[in-house]
Amino acid sequence: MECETKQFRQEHKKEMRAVQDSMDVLSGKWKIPIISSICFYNKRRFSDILNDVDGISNRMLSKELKELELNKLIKRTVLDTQPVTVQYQLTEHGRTLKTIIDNLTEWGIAHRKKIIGR
Amino acid sequence: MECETKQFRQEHKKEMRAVQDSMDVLSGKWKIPIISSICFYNKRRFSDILNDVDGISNRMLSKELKELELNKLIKRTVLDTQPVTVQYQLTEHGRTLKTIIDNLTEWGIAHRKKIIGR
DNA sequence: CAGGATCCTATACGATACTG
DNA sequence: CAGTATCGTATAGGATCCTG
Repeated sequence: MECETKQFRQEHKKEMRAVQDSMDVLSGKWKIPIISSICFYNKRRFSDILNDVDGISNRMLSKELKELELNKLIKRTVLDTQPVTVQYQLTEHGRTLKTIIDNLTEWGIAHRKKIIGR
Repeated sequence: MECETKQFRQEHKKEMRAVQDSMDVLSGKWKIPIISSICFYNKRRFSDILNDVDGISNRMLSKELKELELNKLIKRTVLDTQPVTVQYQLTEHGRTLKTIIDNLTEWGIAHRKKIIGR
């Protein structure tokens, strides 16, 4: 079978690494809900996200936002208000996640029907 | 802003739940590599997958395969050999993941370029 | 060969209190 | 308001050995 050749195996390894790169960024309990919140409202402040994302603590939110920023998915802007507020928005690169999130949404709905039946 | 209405918030919550349903199934270190291995080779035995997926232990593989089967993504077949071998393949439902995996692959490549630069 | 049992570690995550 | 610090728990996952 052709897919047993070394070249095919190599291709497969590359693919797997790429998928894992994506999952490293997106997995965990909070990343996608956070991105989803910022994306949905376009611009969103720390405390707003804290409210949008059900059950998250400020410690986690702070930590996750930092990682997302490191990954260049979101942009952090300190607003000149009293007291200080901070605004988050998706970068161009962050917005490229929309397709994936849409796919995951669709699949999640189908999967729930398949497994739980509603 | 329209998106602040209650209905929109409700829609958003539904979406987030759906995405999380997907992530519950796919996240973790091994699920996608395992699916990817089975998908790539169409039919694959336990020990083959153990070899395909770099670094996984038999304990983990066994555990993950069970969960994937519970989620109706793979089918387990005991072959009548001596000693017994077991074959795994994707179900129809499991095959619907291909789009997502392809998306994640593509995005992973782009993301790596963006962050690491190669 | 395909797992199960056991033990262990590391990390994710939660709760609460505090600060510029 | 937007975090940080500290502490505690739960779960994911690793290593090794065992069995039908």
